[in-house]
Amino acid sequence: VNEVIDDITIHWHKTFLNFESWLPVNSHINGLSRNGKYIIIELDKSYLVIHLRMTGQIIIHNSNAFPDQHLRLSIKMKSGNYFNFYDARKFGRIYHVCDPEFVSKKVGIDALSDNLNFSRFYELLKSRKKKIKTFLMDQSIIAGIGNIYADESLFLSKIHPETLTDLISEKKAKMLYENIKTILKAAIKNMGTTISDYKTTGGGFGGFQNKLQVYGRKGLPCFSCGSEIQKIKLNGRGTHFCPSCQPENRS
DNA sequence: CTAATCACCTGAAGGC
DNA sequence: TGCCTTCAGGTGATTA
Repeated sequence: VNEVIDDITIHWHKTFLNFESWLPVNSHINGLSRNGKYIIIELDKSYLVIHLRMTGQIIIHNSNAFPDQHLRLSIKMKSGNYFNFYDARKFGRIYHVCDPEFVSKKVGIDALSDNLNFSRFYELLKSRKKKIKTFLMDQSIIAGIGNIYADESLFLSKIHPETLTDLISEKKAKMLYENIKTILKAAIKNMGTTISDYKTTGGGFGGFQNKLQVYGRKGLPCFSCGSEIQKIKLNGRGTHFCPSCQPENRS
């Protein structure tokens, strides 16, 4: 915040979706926010909206001496600092838009929003019938819960990932609601989860990978009961759970 | 409407 | 060592 953009260099064209006919050079960075998995940089007349997808990294350098083969976009600031976007798999996106509602039109309510109280959560949960993990992963309903945090939240709540939403009791739903908030806040406090690529803006690793209870622990003993953690495929995504702590269809 | 599958990409890891 | 397959923090388009 308070930096001024001097120049933007695009190294991989598909990373940058410029919905405007101009580049925000000479613009101030007035604020930063987040909605779901989108990072929003507030400029003078527009916004840069960033989604890291699988392997995106935002790293701030005080010189541009660190370009590597995965550098996709670089913003040079008047101060001499560089905002670099690296992305091995090229899935990440940076949008340049003027519409302040650009992100909120795409996603549902942010999981950590104060407006998502329990009654609203429960209402959403009961508004459609689908597997609970599918529900949690649907960014158009509740935004910000990814594959790792969905598995972790369900484990803490002792809910099987394939449980249908209409079979979840109000008591279980309350636990899940609280655990989602707890997990997300803890992950943020620990600076994120570095499985392989995630880096903080300083270039460091996150810390939450050391606190995971089920994600990536296939075949290892459950920390709570000692049973072997199972891994299944759900909606094409690896899904980890403890068959003993999270029995099927029990609410 | 939902669910399943593929497409987008690269690199690491495992099997043989 | 080397080749081939599978898998990965996600989403969006297409198909069923």
